[in-house]
Amino acid sequence: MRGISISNKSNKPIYQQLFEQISSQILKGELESDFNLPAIRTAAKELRISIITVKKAWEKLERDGLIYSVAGKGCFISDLSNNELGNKRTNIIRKQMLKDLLFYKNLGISEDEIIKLVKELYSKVLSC
Amino acid sequence: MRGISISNKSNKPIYQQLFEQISSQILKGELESDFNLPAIRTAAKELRISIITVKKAWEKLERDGLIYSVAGKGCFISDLSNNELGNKRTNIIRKQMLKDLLFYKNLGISEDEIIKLVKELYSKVLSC
Amino acid sequence: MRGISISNKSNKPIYQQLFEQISSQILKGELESDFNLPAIRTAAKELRISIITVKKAWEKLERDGLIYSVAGKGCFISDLSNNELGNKRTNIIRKQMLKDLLFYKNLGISEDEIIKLVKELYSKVLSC
Amino acid sequence: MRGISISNKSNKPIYQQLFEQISSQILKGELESDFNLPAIRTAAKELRISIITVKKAWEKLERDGLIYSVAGKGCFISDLSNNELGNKRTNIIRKQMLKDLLFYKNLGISEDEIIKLVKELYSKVLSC
DNA sequence: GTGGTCTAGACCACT
DNA sequence: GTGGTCTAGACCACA
Repeated sequence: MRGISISNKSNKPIYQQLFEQISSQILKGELESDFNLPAIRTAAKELRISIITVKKAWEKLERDGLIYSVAGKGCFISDLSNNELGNKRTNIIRKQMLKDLLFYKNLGISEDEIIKLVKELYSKVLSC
Repeated sequence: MRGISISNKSNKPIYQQLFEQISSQILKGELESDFNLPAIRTAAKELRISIITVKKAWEKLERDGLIYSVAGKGCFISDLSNNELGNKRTNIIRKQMLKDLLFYKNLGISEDEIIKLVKELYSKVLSC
Repeated sequence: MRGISISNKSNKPIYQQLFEQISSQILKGELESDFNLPAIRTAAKELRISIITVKKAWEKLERDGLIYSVAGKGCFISDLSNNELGNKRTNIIRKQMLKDLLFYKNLGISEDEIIKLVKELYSKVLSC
Repeated sequence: MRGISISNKSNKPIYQQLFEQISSQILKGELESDFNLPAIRTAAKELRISIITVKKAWEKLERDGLIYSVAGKGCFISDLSNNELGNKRTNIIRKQMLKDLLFYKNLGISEDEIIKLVKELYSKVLSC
């Protein structure tokens, strides 16, 4: 479970944090296709969270077509072509961006103001 | 209650929707300072939600210093100087922007890509 | 109504603010005995508050023996000897001090710490 | 719920009493960080007050950063460094002290008089 | 009339 | 089990 960190103090539910971080890794191409995801029990133990919580995250990943599960064998990263990967990624991003822009627009912020802020703050954000 | 719309279907709690919309109106300077907010009971009736739910939103507004309430008289818009207003607004925006940029950065999106998307999508968003 | 200022934004009820300020003036000997308090209607008009609110403050002052009212003539400052004045003042102060010290003691603050703070902060307080 | 006592007769609202007593315990370092606060329902039952009233106190504690709550798991004491704890404590105390000193100054009491009273009365106060 | 507080009881998502 | 949200209905102090 490289690069996964769970925080109890976050407002986001744990299964959501797990889902977001793994799907982000997949979409960035950091996980090879047909590679094994850790077994639910293993992941739960390692991250010190409930099995049910891990299962919920895995289910969400499967529902989004990012992984597939084989009974008795485990879960695997889906074999997406670069095209499909790109599409999924783009969809997620655009959907989120529309939500974000709505928030800013409702506060009366102009396009220019937003771009200025992006330029100012982007480098200050520590991705994790 | 001009321009307030509540949706039961939203993921956001009702009190949060109410809080966001009113605080946005205040931060945009659409509501005069020291002017009356509708009485809790009136607002509740008008929006067809519980008194308690309205009160929760009002409490959040008061906690943020955007309104003040006087028992027996009502609730009023705080008289913030333009400076204070601007500061509050800026703080809220920057805080949100940092959160948003973290999300994009975690998906491996570059600064340029974000700006491109902002330019493409900003005009398509309908503020409300 | 010299030196009286009422704030809507205070947590204290208005009648309480009025009571405290007038009783403080009396206890400090700033108002001569047997002198007229302003008529309720006058005070209410001047301070732009409700007659009922003024009446409540006057009643509290009378209950504490600081003023007396004569039907048809008005309200007057009680004729307290210096002794009585001193006693009333001392009682009020000691009662308040015990309450305050309880608060500090419950936070684990020592006598020395309190005295240090009093020395540091006393001059910074603007009495009004 | 060690050392918590609620009085219906007090002028202070119940949730406020609860808030003050628990925050005092936290600020005094009597509760270990990341340790469980009792569940809302448990505390309510034990203290024989409404769940809502307990929740209100817990919310106030969370707003002040003294505890954090995790849905489905419970509420926990924030792990403040000694520095942060000290700062929070100092801020609360100074704020209260300024309020108290204003009261005394308005009655015309000198710094020396206050200190004399503190010395006389401090030991007579029973902290609880 | 107003807001402030307290109550009981319900449903939900999360663990 | 937990906390988060929403509900209806009550009493109080204040203006």
